[in-house]
Amino acid sequence: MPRPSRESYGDQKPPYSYISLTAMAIWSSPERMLPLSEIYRFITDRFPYYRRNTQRWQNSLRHNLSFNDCFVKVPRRPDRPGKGAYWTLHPQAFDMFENGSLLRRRKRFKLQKGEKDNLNAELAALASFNRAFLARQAGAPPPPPSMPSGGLYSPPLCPQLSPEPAELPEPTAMTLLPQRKRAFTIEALLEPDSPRLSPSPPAPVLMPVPRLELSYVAAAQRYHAELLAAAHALRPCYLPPPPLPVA
DNA sequence: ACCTGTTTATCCATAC
DNA sequence: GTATGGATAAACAGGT
Repeated sequence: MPRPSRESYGDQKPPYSYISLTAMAIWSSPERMLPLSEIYRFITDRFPYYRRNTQRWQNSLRHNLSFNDCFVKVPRRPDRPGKGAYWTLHPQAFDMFENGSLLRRRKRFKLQKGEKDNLNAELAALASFNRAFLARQAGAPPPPPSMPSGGLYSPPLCPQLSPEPAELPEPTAMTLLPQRKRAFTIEALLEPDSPRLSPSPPAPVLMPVPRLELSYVAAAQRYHAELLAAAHALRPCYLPPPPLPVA
């Protein structure tokens, strides 16, 4: 069987699952997070096969995003309005493909109940924070954002009051470094012609990229730091509410 | 209206 | 053979 063309596999279906394709798209972005439309675009730009039957595969892709814990939906920043949220990869999901197959993972990445609850609480808090931010921008009184203690928005968060202007939140599910060795690398994924990626027989997708996890964390932290900076620019020390001056 | 996101169900392929 | 993962379809809700 002739080898597929280097970049796109032509009209052949690429040997990647939707999870792989989505991970590639996310990892190809500078911030390691993309809105759905950009994920679509990455895939159709790179793989002509997916320029047809878009309804079918896009439905599948959305299903995968929602269904798999490895994908995390991050609310949009209030200063970046648009349709849909951003999608990123859970930092603990890096070794999903460590058996080398991009079609079938060794094991589905599944968060434990508590982990999932924590993450959802933080993301809900982020969304709530964004709503409050927008409400304030619109001149309406902001609803009290529900911030879980120990979450992303626990004090000290005011950049002005912190010794470091860009002081970052406590480590959370979103910002913790993965503990184990990672084998799922975007550099490897983005090399479709690499021999180590040939799906049959499965070869390990091992290409050491030591700073990869740090890149992810840096992007996530930058995102949150920028969000807080934006909130701060609007009203200093938005969180927590400033104490009323004692008369 | 269209897009985004969630959920359920079913079928098939692959791993164990 | 069974369990699990992936692809697909479809219904539905909510947002822009």
